[in-house]
Amino acid sequence: MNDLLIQNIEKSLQLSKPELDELCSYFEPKVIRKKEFLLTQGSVCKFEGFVLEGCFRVFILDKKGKENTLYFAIKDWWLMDIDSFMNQKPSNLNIQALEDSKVLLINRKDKLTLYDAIPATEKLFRIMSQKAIVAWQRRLINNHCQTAKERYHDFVTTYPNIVSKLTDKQIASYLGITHEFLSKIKKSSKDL
Amino acid sequence: MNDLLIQNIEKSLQLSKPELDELCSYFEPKVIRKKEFLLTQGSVCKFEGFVLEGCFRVFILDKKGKENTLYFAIKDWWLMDIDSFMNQKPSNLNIQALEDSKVLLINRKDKLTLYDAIPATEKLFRIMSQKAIVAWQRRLINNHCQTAKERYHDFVTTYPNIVSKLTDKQIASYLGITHEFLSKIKKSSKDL
DNA sequence: AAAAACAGTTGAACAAGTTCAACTCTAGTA
DNA sequence: TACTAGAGTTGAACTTGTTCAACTGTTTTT
Repeated sequence: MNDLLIQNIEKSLQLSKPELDELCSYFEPKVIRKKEFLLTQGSVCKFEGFVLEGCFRVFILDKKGKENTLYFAIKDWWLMDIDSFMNQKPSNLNIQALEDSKVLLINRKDKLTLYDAIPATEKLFRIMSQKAIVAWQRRLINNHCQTAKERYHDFVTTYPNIVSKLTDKQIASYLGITHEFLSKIKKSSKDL
Repeated sequence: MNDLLIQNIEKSLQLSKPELDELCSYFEPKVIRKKEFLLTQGSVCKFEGFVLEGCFRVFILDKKGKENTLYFAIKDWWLMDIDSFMNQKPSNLNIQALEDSKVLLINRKDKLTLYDAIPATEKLFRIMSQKAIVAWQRRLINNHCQTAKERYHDFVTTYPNIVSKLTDKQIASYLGITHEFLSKIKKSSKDL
Protein backbone atom coordinates (compact mmCIF):
# COMPACT_ATOMS: atom_id res chain seq x y z
CA MET A 1 0.00 0.00 0.00
CA ASN A 2 2.94 2.30 0.60
CA ASP A 3 4.51 1.50 -2.73
CA LEU A 4 3.37 4.78 -4.18
CA LEU A 5 4.81 6.74 -1.26
CA ILE A 6 8.12 4.89 -1.53
CA GLN A 7 8.32 5.51 -5.25
CA ASN A 8 7.59 9.18 -4.67
CA ILE A 9 10.30 9.48 -2.00
CA GLU A 10 12.85 7.76 -4.19
CA LYS A 11 12.42 10.43 -6.83
CA SER A 12 14.16 12.75 -4.36
CA LEU A 13 16.49 10.51 -2.35
CA GLN A 14 17.57 6.89 -2.14
CA LEU A 15 16.94 5.44 1.32
CA SER A 16 17.69 2.01 2.80
CA LYS A 17 14.91 -0.55 3.11
CA PRO A 18 14.74 -0.24 6.95
CA GLU A 19 14.67 3.55 6.69
CA LEU A 20 11.81 3.41 4.20
CA ASP A 21 9.90 0.97 6.37
CA GLU A 22 10.25 3.11 9.46
CA LEU A 23 9.42 6.27 7.55
CA CYS A 24 6.26 4.73 6.13
CA SER A 25 5.20 3.46 9.53
CA TYR A 26 4.65 7.06 10.65
CA PHE A 27 1.97 7.63 8.04
CA GLU A 28 -1.67 6.78 8.67
CA PRO A 29 -4.12 6.11 5.88
CA LYS A 30 -7.33 8.09 5.80
CA VAL A 31 -10.34 7.93 3.55
CA ILE A 32 -12.09 11.17 2.63
CA ARG A 33 -15.46 11.24 0.92
CA LYS A 34 -16.27 13.56 -1.93
CA LYS A 35 -16.90 17.15 -0.79
CA GLU A 36 -15.48 16.52 2.70
CA PHE A 37 -12.72 18.76 4.06
CA LEU A 38 -9.27 17.72 5.20
CA LEU A 39 -8.64 21.25 6.47
CA THR A 40 -10.88 24.26 6.95
CA GLN A 41 -9.78 27.85 7.43
CA GLY A 42 -9.42 28.89 11.03
CA SER A 43 -8.14 25.53 12.21
CA VAL A 44 -4.48 24.63 12.54
CA CYS A 45 -3.05 22.27 9.94
CA LYS A 46 -1.95 19.27 11.98
CA PHE A 47 -0.82 17.01 9.16
CA GLU A 48 1.24 16.67 6.05
CA GLY A 49 -0.55 14.52 3.49
CA PHE A 50 0.33 12.36 0.51
CA VAL A 51 -2.45 11.51 -1.93
CA LEU A 52 -2.95 7.83 -2.84
CA GLU A 53 -6.22 8.15 -4.71
CA GLY A 54 -8.73 10.77 -5.71
CA CYS A 55 -8.36 14.50 -6.02
CA PHE A 56 -8.13 17.51 -3.71
CA ARG A 57 -8.31 21.20 -4.10
CA VAL A 58 -6.53 23.72 -1.88
CA PHE A 59 -8.26 27.06 -1.91
CA ILE A 60 -8.65 30.35 -0.09
CA LEU A 61 -11.68 32.61 0.20
CA ASP A 62 -10.96 36.26 -0.53
CA LYS A 63 -12.75 39.22 1.04
CA LYS A 64 -15.59 38.98 -1.44
CA GLY A 65 -16.07 35.30 -0.72
CA LYS A 66 -14.62 34.25 -4.06
CA GLU A 67 -12.81 30.92 -4.05
CA ASN A 68 -9.25 31.00 -5.20
CA THR A 69 -7.49 27.72 -5.84
CA LEU A 70 -3.79 27.54 -4.96
CA TYR A 71 -3.32 24.04 -6.34
CA PHE A 72 -4.90 20.68 -6.95
CA ALA A 73 -3.46 17.41 -5.71
CA ILE A 74 -4.07 14.01 -7.23
CA LYS A 75 -2.33 10.65 -6.74
CA ASP A 76 1.39 11.09 -5.99
CA TRP A 77 1.10 14.71 -4.83
CA TRP A 78 1.75 16.19 -1.37
CA LEU A 79 -0.80 18.27 0.43
CA MET A 80 -0.79 20.65 3.40
CA ASP A 81 -0.84 24.28 4.48
CA ILE A 82 2.83 24.63 5.22
CA ASP A 83 2.40 28.09 6.76
CA SER A 84 -0.10 26.79 9.30
CA PHE A 85 1.76 23.50 9.84
CA MET A 86 5.17 25.11 10.44
CA ASN A 87 4.03 28.00 12.55
CA GLN A 88 1.12 26.24 14.25
CA LYS A 89 -1.20 29.09 13.48
CA PRO A 90 -4.78 29.06 12.15
CA SER A 91 -4.88 28.33 8.46
CA ASN A 92 -6.38 30.60 5.82
CA LEU A 93 -6.79 27.64 3.50
CA ASN A 94 -9.41 25.01 2.84
CA ILE A 95 -8.57 21.56 1.53
CA GLN A 96 -11.51 19.70 0.06
CA ALA A 97 -11.84 16.32 -1.65
CA LEU A 98 -13.32 16.63 -5.13
CA GLU A 99 -14.02 12.89 -5.23
CA ASP A 100 -13.79 9.96 -2.82
CA SER A 101 -10.11 9.95 -1.94
CA LYS A 102 -7.44 8.25 0.08
CA VAL A 103 -4.43 9.93 1.72
CA LEU A 104 -1.52 9.04 3.97
CA LEU A 105 -1.10 11.52 6.82
CA ILE A 106 1.76 12.26 9.16
CA ASN A 107 1.18 14.58 12.08
CA ARG A 108 3.51 17.30 13.27
CA LYS A 109 4.81 15.51 16.35
CA ASP A 110 5.64 12.39 14.37
CA LYS A 111 7.28 14.43 11.65
CA LEU A 112 9.57 16.09 14.18
CA THR A 113 10.33 12.69 15.72
CA LEU A 114 11.07 11.35 12.27
CA TYR A 115 13.78 13.94 11.61
CA ASP A 116 15.62 12.75 14.72
CA ALA A 117 14.96 9.05 14.18
CA ILE A 118 16.10 9.03 10.56
CA PRO A 119 18.57 11.81 9.83
CA ALA A 120 18.31 11.13 6.09
CA THR A 121 14.77 12.50 6.17
CA GLU A 122 16.24 15.95 6.74
CA LYS A 123 17.88 15.69 3.34
CA LEU A 124 14.76 14.15 1.85
CA PHE A 125 12.45 16.95 2.93
CA ARG A 126 15.10 19.55 2.15
CA ILE A 127 15.15 18.34 -1.43
CA MET A 128 11.38 18.05 -1.63
CA SER A 129 11.01 21.58 -0.25
CA GLN A 130 13.40 22.95 -2.83
CA LYS A 131 11.37 21.30 -5.57
CA ALA A 132 8.28 22.93 -4.12
CA ILE A 133 9.97 26.34 -4.26
CA VAL A 134 10.72 25.78 -7.94
CA ALA A 135 7.06 24.93 -8.55
CA TRP A 136 5.80 28.03 -6.73
CA GLN A 137 8.30 30.24 -8.53
CA ARG A 138 7.15 28.89 -11.88
CA ARG A 139 3.51 29.40 -10.96
CA LEU A 140 4.13 33.04 -10.14
CA ILE A 141 6.07 33.57 -13.37
CA ASN A 142 3.24 32.04 -15.37
CA ASN A 143 0.76 34.28 -13.65
CA HIS A 144 2.76 37.40 -14.32
CA CYS A 145 3.98 36.72 -17.83
CA GLN A 146 0.97 35.12 -19.50
CA THR A 147 -2.58 36.08 -20.39
CA ALA A 148 -5.51 34.08 -19.03
CA LYS A 149 -5.85 32.30 -22.36
CA GLU A 150 -2.22 31.24 -22.37
CA ARG A 151 -2.41 30.09 -18.75
CA TYR A 152 -5.47 28.02 -19.57
CA HIS A 153 -3.87 26.22 -22.51
CA ASP A 154 -0.69 25.68 -20.55
CA PHE A 155 -2.56 24.17 -17.64
CA VAL A 156 -4.63 21.87 -19.81
CA THR A 157 -1.63 20.54 -21.70
CA THR A 158 0.65 20.28 -18.65
CA TYR A 159 -1.83 18.53 -16.35
CA PRO A 160 -4.37 16.68 -18.52
CA ASN A 161 -4.93 14.01 -15.85
CA ILE A 162 -5.83 16.66 -13.28
CA VAL A 163 -7.95 18.69 -15.69
CA SER A 164 -10.05 15.64 -16.54
CA LYS A 165 -11.26 15.54 -12.93
CA LEU A 166 -12.19 19.22 -12.72
CA THR A 167 -15.14 21.41 -13.58
CA ASP A 168 -14.54 24.61 -15.49
CA LYS A 169 -15.39 26.57 -12.37
CA GLN A 170 -12.55 24.89 -10.51
CA ILE A 171 -10.14 25.47 -13.37
CA ALA A 172 -11.10 29.14 -13.52
CA SER A 173 -10.49 29.55 -9.78
CA TYR A 174 -6.99 28.13 -10.28
CA LEU A 175 -6.26 30.43 -13.21
CA GLY A 176 -7.46 33.45 -11.26
CA ILE A 177 -10.36 34.31 -13.57
CA THR A 178 -14.16 33.98 -13.47
CA HIS A 179 -15.77 30.89 -14.93
CA GLU A 180 -17.73 33.11 -17.34
CA PHE A 181 -14.50 34.42 -18.78
CA LEU A 182 -13.06 30.92 -19.04
CA SER A 183 -16.12 29.97 -21.04
CA LYS A 184 -15.39 32.83 -23.44
CA ILE A 185 -11.75 31.80 -23.71
CA LYS A 186 -12.78 28.28 -24.65
CA LYS A 187 -15.15 29.58 -27.27
CA SER A 188 -12.59 31.88 -28.85
CA SER A 189 -10.08 29.00 -28.91
CA LYS A 190 -12.53 26.80 -30.84
CA ASP A 191 -13.38 29.49 -33.39
CA LEU A 192 -9.90 29.34 -34.93
CA MET B 1 32.08 40.35 8.61
CA ASN B 2 30.07 37.15 8.80
CA ASP B 3 28.09 38.34 11.80
CA LEU B 4 25.10 39.13 9.65
CA LEU B 5 25.17 35.68 8.06
CA ILE B 6 25.45 34.00 11.44
CA GLN B 7 22.57 36.01 12.84
CA ASN B 8 20.48 35.09 9.80
CA ILE B 9 21.24 31.39 10.16
CA GLU B 10 20.41 31.42 13.84
CA LYS B 11 16.92 32.62 13.05
CA SER B 12 16.37 29.13 11.63
CA LEU B 13 18.66 26.85 13.62
CA GLN B 14 21.10 26.99 16.50
CA LEU B 15 24.53 25.68 15.48
CA SER B 16 27.75 25.21 17.46
CA LYS B 17 30.55 27.75 17.12
CA PRO B 18 32.81 25.39 15.13
CA GLU B 19 29.93 24.50 12.83
CA LEU B 20 29.21 28.16 12.19
CA ASP B 21 32.87 28.89 11.55
CA GLU B 22 33.19 26.07 9.05
CA LEU B 23 29.92 26.95 7.38
CA CYS B 24 30.94 30.57 6.96
CA SER B 25 34.31 29.58 5.57
CA TYR B 26 32.60 28.22 2.47
CA PHE B 27 31.23 31.63 1.55
CA GLU B 28 33.21 34.09 -0.54
CA PRO B 29 32.54 37.81 -0.44
CA LYS B 30 31.93 39.61 -3.70
CA VAL B 31 31.38 43.27 -4.52
CA ILE B 32 28.94 44.14 -7.26
CA ARG B 33 28.68 47.61 -8.72
CA LYS B 34 25.38 49.30 -9.42
CA LYS B 35 23.69 47.98 -12.58
CA GLU B 36 26.00 44.97 -12.82
CA PHE B 37 24.54 41.50 -13.07
CA LEU B 38 25.10 38.60 -10.71
CA LEU B 39 23.19 36.31 -13.09
CA THR B 40 21.91 36.77 -16.64
CA GLN B 41 19.36 34.63 -18.40
CA GLY B 42 20.81 31.81 -20.42
CA SER B 43 23.65 31.11 -18.02
CA VAL B 44 23.53 28.52 -15.26
CA CYS B 45 23.21 29.82 -11.70
CA LYS B 46 26.38 28.62 -10.02
CA PHE B 47 25.90 30.22 -6.63
CA GLU B 48 23.63 30.78 -3.72
CA GLY B 49 24.02 34.30 -2.38
CA PHE B 50 23.44 36.18 0.86
CA VAL B 51 23.22 39.96 0.71
CA LEU B 52 25.42 41.94 3.10
CA GLU B 53 24.87 45.40 1.65
CA GLY B 54 23.00 47.07 -1.17
CA CYS B 55 20.00 45.92 -3.15
CA PHE B 56 19.24 43.44 -5.89
CA ARG B 57 16.36 42.75 -8.18
CA VAL B 58 15.51 39.32 -9.59
CA PHE B 59 13.55 39.63 -12.79
CA ILE B 60 12.45 37.80 -15.91
CA LEU B 61 11.80 39.17 -19.40
CA ASP B 62 8.51 38.03 -20.93
CA LYS B 63 7.88 37.48 -24.63
CA LYS B 64 7.20 41.16 -25.17
CA GLY B 65 10.44 42.12 -23.48
CA LYS B 66 8.66 43.49 -20.42
CA GLU B 67 10.58 43.13 -17.17
CA ASN B 68 8.85 41.25 -14.43
CA THR B 69 10.35 41.34 -10.96
CA LEU B 70 10.05 38.17 -8.87
CA TYR B 71 11.56 39.72 -5.77
CA PHE B 72 14.03 42.21 -4.39
CA ALA B 73 16.80 41.36 -1.97
CA ILE B 74 18.46 43.73 0.47
CA LYS B 75 20.74 43.14 3.47
CA ASP B 76 19.90 39.85 5.22
CA TRP B 77 18.11 38.27 2.24
CA TRP B 78 19.08 35.22 0.20
CA LEU B 79 19.41 35.32 -3.53
CA MET B 80 19.57 32.75 -6.36
CA ASP B 81 17.68 31.07 -9.12
CA ILE B 82 16.91 27.85 -7.33
CA ASP B 83 15.51 26.19 -10.47
CA SER B 84 18.73 26.76 -12.38
CA PHE B 85 20.97 26.05 -9.36
CA MET B 86 19.28 22.74 -8.45
CA ASN B 87 18.85 21.40 -11.93
CA GLN B 88 21.99 22.94 -13.43
CA LYS B 89 20.07 24.27 -16.38
CA PRO B 90 20.18 27.70 -18.05
CA SER B 91 18.37 30.30 -16.03
CA ASN B 92 15.43 32.38 -17.22
CA LEU B 93 16.20 34.99 -14.62
CA ASN B 94 18.36 38.06 -14.33
CA ILE B 95 19.79 39.28 -11.05
CA GLN B 96 20.97 42.87 -11.10
CA ALA B 97 22.40 45.15 -8.45
CA LEU B 98 20.36 48.31 -8.03
CA GLU B 99 23.17 49.97 -6.10
CA ASP B 100 26.76 49.14 -5.17
CA SER B 101 26.36 45.94 -3.20
CA LYS B 102 28.19 43.23 -1.32
CA VAL B 103 27.22 39.55 -1.19
CA LEU B 104 28.52 36.30 0.22
CA LEU B 105 28.46 33.49 -2.34
CA ILE B 106 28.66 29.74 -1.99
CA ASN B 107 29.01 27.64 -5.12
CA ARG B 108 27.21 24.43 -5.87
CA LYS B 109 30.10 22.07 -5.27
CA ASP B 110 30.86 23.63 -1.90
CA LYS B 111 27.22 23.55 -0.94
CA LEU B 112 27.02 19.82 -1.63
CA THR B 113 30.24 19.29 0.30
CA LEU B 114 28.82 21.32 3.14
CA TYR B 115 25.82 19.03 3.55
CA ASP B 116 28.17 16.09 4.10
CA ALA B 117 30.67 17.96 6.22
CA ILE B 118 28.06 19.45 8.57
CA PRO B 119 24.92 17.31 8.73
CA ALA B 120 23.10 20.04 10.65
CA THR B 121 23.10 22.14 7.49
CA GLU B 122 20.58 19.73 6.01
CA LYS B 123 18.17 20.75 8.73
CA LEU B 124 19.16 24.39 8.36
CA PHE B 125 18.45 24.58 4.66
CA ARG B 126 15.37 22.38 5.05
CA ILE B 127 13.93 24.96 7.43
CA MET B 128 15.02 27.89 5.30
CA SER B 129 13.46 26.26 2.23
CA GLN B 130 10.19 25.75 4.05
CA LYS B 131 10.16 29.42 5.00
CA ALA B 132 10.73 30.27 1.36
CA ILE B 133 7.73 28.15 0.36
CA VAL B 134 5.59 30.08 2.83
CA ALA B 135 6.77 33.35 1.29
CA TRP B 136 6.04 32.23 -2.28
CA GLN B 137 2.63 30.90 -1.26
CA ARG B 138 1.78 34.24 0.35
CA ARG B 139 2.96 36.13 -2.71
CA LEU B 140 0.69 34.10 -4.97
CA ILE B 141 -2.26 34.58 -2.63
CA ASN B 142 -1.69 38.33 -2.59
CA ASN B 143 -1.54 38.38 -6.35
CA HIS B 144 -4.76 36.45 -6.74
CA CYS B 145 -6.84 37.98 -3.98
CA GLN B 146 -5.96 41.67 -4.15
CA THR B 147 -6.28 44.52 -6.62
CA ALA B 148 -3.19 46.35 -7.84
CA LYS B 149 -3.95 49.21 -5.47
CA GLU B 150 -4.15 46.91 -2.48
CA ARG B 151 -0.96 45.11 -3.49
CA TYR B 152 0.82 48.44 -3.77
CA HIS B 153 -0.19 49.66 -0.32
CA ASP B 154 0.61 46.27 1.19
CA PHE B 155 4.06 46.24 -0.36
CA VAL B 156 4.88 49.78 0.73
CA THR B 157 3.84 49.18 4.31
CA THR B 158 5.37 45.69 4.58
CA TYR B 159 8.77 46.53 3.07
CA PRO B 160 9.38 50.27 3.59
CA ASN B 161 13.17 49.77 3.71
CA ILE B 162 13.13 48.05 0.33
CA VAL B 163 10.69 50.51 -1.23
CA SER B 164 12.90 53.43 -0.28
CA LYS B 165 15.60 52.07 -2.59
CA LEU B 166 13.33 51.54 -5.59
CA THR B 167 11.99 53.56 -8.47
CA ASP B 168 8.29 53.41 -9.26
CA LYS B 169 9.09 51.48 -12.42
CA GLN B 170 10.73 48.75 -10.36
CA ILE B 171 7.85 48.65 -7.91
CA ALA B 172 5.36 48.36 -10.78
CA SER B 173 7.29 45.46 -12.30
CA TYR B 174 7.07 43.67 -8.94
CA LEU B 175 3.34 44.32 -8.62
CA GLY B 176 2.73 43.09 -12.14
CA ILE B 177 1.41 46.38 -13.52
CA THR B 178 2.71 49.15 -15.79
CA HIS B 179 4.43 52.13 -14.24
CA GLU B 180 1.83 54.41 -15.82
CA PHE B 181 -0.90 52.62 -13.94
CA LEU B 182 1.07 52.75 -10.70
CA SER B 183 1.30 56.50 -11.17
CA LYS B 184 -2.48 56.65 -11.43
CA ILE B 185 -2.87 54.48 -8.33
CA LYS B 186 -0.66 56.85 -6.37
CA LYS B 187 -2.64 59.84 -7.56
CA SER B 188 -5.99 58.31 -6.66
CA SER B 189 -4.62 57.37 -3.21
CA LYS B 190 -3.60 60.99 -2.55
CA ASP B 191 -6.95 62.41 -3.65
CA LEU B 192 -8.75 60.92 -0.64
C1' DA C 1 27.54 73.48 -19.39
C1' DA C 2 25.10 70.91 -22.80
C1' DA C 3 23.22 66.70 -24.28
C1' DA C 4 21.26 62.57 -23.59
C1' DA C 5 18.95 59.23 -20.98
C1' DC C 6 15.81 58.00 -17.63
C1' DA C 7 11.89 58.61 -14.10
C1' DG C 8 7.44 60.15 -13.43
C1' DT C 9 2.73 62.23 -14.79
C1' DT C 10 -1.22 62.73 -17.51
C1' DG C 11 -4.85 61.94 -21.09
C1' DA C 12 -7.27 59.41 -24.61
C1' DA C 13 -8.26 55.23 -26.83
C1' DC C 14 -8.13 50.50 -26.17
C1' DA C 15 -8.01 45.54 -24.42
C1' DA C 16 -8.62 42.24 -20.79
C1' DG C 17 -11.37 40.57 -17.52
C1' DT C 18 -15.74 41.17 -14.27
C1' DT C 19 -20.47 41.43 -13.06
C1' DC C 20 -25.11 40.47 -13.50
C1' DA C 21 -28.86 38.34 -15.50
C1' DA C 22 -31.01 35.07 -18.41
C1' DC C 23 -30.96 30.81 -20.37
C1' DT C 24 -29.75 25.61 -21.39
C1' DC C 25 -28.25 21.27 -20.08
C1' DT C 26 -27.10 17.67 -17.06
C1' DA C 27 -26.88 14.99 -12.80
C1' DG C 28 -28.53 13.91 -8.45
C1' DT C 29 -32.47 13.49 -5.39
C1' DA C 30 -37.41 13.30 -3.53
C1' DT D 1 -41.10 10.80 -12.91
C1' DA D 2 -40.61 15.28 -11.70
C1' DC D 3 -37.78 18.68 -9.08
C1' DT D 4 -33.94 20.90 -7.90
C1' DA D 5 -29.21 22.25 -7.74
C1' DG D 6 -25.21 22.89 -10.11
C1' DA D 7 -22.33 23.42 -14.44
C1' DG D 8 -21.77 25.82 -18.52
C1' DT D 9 -22.94 29.56 -22.17
C1' DT D 10 -23.97 33.98 -23.83
C1' DG D 11 -24.72 39.08 -24.05
C1' DA D 12 -24.51 43.83 -22.36
C1' DA D 13 -22.65 47.09 -19.39
C1' DC D 14 -18.96 47.94 -16.57
C1' DT D 15 -14.14 48.16 -14.19
C1' DT D 16 -9.43 47.42 -14.17
C1' DG D 17 -5.42 47.83 -16.26
C1' DT D 18 -2.64 48.70 -20.94
C1' DT D 19 -0.79 51.24 -24.71
C1' DC D 20 0.86 55.11 -26.89
C1' DA D 21 2.18 59.66 -27.06
C1' DA D 22 3.29 64.01 -25.18
C1' DC D 23 5.25 66.52 -21.67
C1' DT D 24 8.15 67.71 -17.26
C1' DG D 25 11.79 67.20 -14.24
C1' DT D 26 16.10 64.92 -12.72
C1' DT D 27 20.28 62.33 -13.20
C1' DT D 28 24.21 60.83 -15.85
C1' DT D 29 27.33 61.22 -19.30
C1' DT D 30 30.18 63.80 -22.34
